[in-house]
Amino acid sequence: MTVKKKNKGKNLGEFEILVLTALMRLNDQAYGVAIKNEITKTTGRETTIGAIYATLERLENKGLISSRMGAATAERGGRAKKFFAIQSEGEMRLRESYRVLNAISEGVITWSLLGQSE
Amino acid sequence: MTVKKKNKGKNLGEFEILVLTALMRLNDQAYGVAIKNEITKTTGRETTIGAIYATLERLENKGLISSRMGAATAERGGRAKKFFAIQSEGEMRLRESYRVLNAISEGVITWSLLGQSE
DNA sequence: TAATATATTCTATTATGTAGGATAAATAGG
DNA sequence: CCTATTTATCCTACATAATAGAATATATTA
Repeated sequence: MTVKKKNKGKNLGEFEILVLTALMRLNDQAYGVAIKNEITKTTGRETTIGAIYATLERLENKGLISSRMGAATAERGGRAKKFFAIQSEGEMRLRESYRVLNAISEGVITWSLLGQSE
Repeated sequence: MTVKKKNKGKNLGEFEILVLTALMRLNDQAYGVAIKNEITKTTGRETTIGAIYATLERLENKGLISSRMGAATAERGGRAKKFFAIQSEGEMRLRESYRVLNAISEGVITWSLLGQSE
């Protein structure tokens, strides 16, 4: 008998949410380094590139994002970029995560005031 | 030489956010079973009681919440409750997590519409 | 004192998160 | 052409968080 895992692979981790959302922000320009920069720029949170790639690989294995290799741009050398795009399943799961967070925080956390002292 | 861990213990996990926020909602009535029920009631998300307690213990070890034993109430038997309360450090960290999520999602996720089709 | 209700603890295991070095691929300059 | 430089991904190892479900504890009631 296989053990039933109630939430097996159902919920996104906090960092997965961050990466997935950054992917949406970047549209067709989402590749490893850009994702890292976007997260730092918009949230102030420091990450490491290794963490980003590990998460991207896991999300791809779960079928929540897809990837394609980009041609090497002629700027100043450097390896070709690997672009990632969110899949519909990934977007659904992401929205579900935000829905849950919104529901639990309703009445106790005022989102629009978080930057300030509240 | 000790390796520098950039985000060591700095970020809350997704479930930690959920539990911590439920704690705030419940005020002085926050104990294991009530927390589980509150999460299910407000978000629809199923959890297991083991997951709740494991998370509570971790949060307490990190000093983000405190606990006190309640007297056994005279309802219909049963073990005494262990009540949990969020500490100021915990509340700061929780708000920081929400701030980061709010920042990254700004412009791509419309929070107030999440329950609907968007 | 056995059955029942309520609640927490324990034991395992899998999934996520993190760091930092290794490696790869391209260009530019001598 | 061959070496330094730039840009980027991949690899390895380990730490922390999440999850399940059975076991255990404690109180009441009949």
